[in-house]
Amino acid sequence: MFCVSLIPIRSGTPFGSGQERSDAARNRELLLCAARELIDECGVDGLTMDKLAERAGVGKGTVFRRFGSRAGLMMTLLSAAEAEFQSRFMFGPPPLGPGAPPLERLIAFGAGRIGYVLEYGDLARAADHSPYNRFEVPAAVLWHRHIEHLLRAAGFDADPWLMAVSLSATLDPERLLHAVRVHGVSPGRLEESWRQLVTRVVGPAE
Amino acid sequence: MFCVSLIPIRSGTPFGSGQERSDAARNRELLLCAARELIDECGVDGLTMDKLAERAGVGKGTVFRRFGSRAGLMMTLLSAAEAEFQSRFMFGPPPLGPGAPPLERLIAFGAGRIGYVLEYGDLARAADHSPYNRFEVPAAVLWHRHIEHLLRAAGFDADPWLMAVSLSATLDPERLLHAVRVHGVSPGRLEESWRQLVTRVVGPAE
DNA sequence: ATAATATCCGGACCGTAGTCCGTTTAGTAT
DNA sequence: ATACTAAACGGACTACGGTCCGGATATTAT
Repeated sequence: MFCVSLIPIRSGTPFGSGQERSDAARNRELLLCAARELIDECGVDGLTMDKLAERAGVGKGTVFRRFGSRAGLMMTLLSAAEAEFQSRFMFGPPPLGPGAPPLERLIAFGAGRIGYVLEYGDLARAADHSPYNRFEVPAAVLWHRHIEHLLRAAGFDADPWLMAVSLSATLDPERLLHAVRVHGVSPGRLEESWRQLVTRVVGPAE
Repeated sequence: MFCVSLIPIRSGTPFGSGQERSDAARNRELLLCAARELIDECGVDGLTMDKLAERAGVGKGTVFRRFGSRAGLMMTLLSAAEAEFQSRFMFGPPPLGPGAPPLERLIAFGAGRIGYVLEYGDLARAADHSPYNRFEVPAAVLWHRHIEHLLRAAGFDADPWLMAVSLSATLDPERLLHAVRVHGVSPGRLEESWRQLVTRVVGPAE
């Protein structure tokens, strides 16, 4: 029924064409390593592409050739965590993975996502900052499809696609971080509110 | 019970301190006029602060002194429409204004906001692009409080504040515009999905 | 009219993301 | 080994948002 191309996360090569040249691979590692160092030292927002290039000892052009944009770099840095989260909600044990009732999977998905955002918050936000098409990034498309699928499975028949958009909006990193950091909302409170939301949405027919 | 300072929209003066000097007022008008021209010619995204300054015949510093930032300029350009929308949902006729049952007011609020976003979309998006605190802008705070208030009035007792955050996220200009422009979703479909959402959220206790 | 002062003005300047293109180099075929 | 080519490299360059501060100007008090 759903046949997704598994974990379509960018790994640093602009397009998946043939093998990467050895110097390119070496520079990619240098850059990722330097990026992690810089983030440790200056925070995500303190990482600039110039500093990164200098730290890695490569030209600026090389940085953009490898990652396309700052957002692309951030996505690459997130890819391991992202892949792990994806495999958990697609293939892992219930209630997040298959096997549990759809509503429980939805609730667990929100909780998982909230935890993910709280852990990798700034990175996720920076990765989202792709001026356009931030909703078309493979990971975002996959989450959306997952939510839509669970809505359907739970018997929600009224425009599950659009409702999945709304529910995704609730889990947007920028808003979650804002609630937590500026308003001191606890993770538990976020999870409970999400549970209320999806329970009521899925629950009764009109 | 709710005592909001009515329509706290910025009008172009950095802070509401005493009178504006006459040359400042003149330049503000020149700038707003030039901004509208440029938007007509190049679209919202084509308006740059340099072009604006040149077109208005003032220095760049003046632009930032008047509006603080690009986002601030966009907010000023929106302020008339914003004030009109605010007064409609706060004081206008039902179902948007007071008098109708809370759920109907919520539904009408979403519809109104969707219409607003579709009309002033790019402007609203550009106004939101304030790198941080985009949720603390007076207008956003007012919408949020309004939704929260309607939730409470409709008997929603489980964390109305946070639920209002989620519902606001659904009405985010960036997402709405994306749905409409990239995926061809019709306004009517947006309104119907919003209706479903708030009806179910407000509807039954758990 | 004159002086005093708070406000405003202009545009050079800065940091940053992203582009461009002439040069270098890794891989490959001979 | 040598020549060839596609890929990668580097860093100067552009565009843009935003800041700064010495100089100009409107306003008010005298």
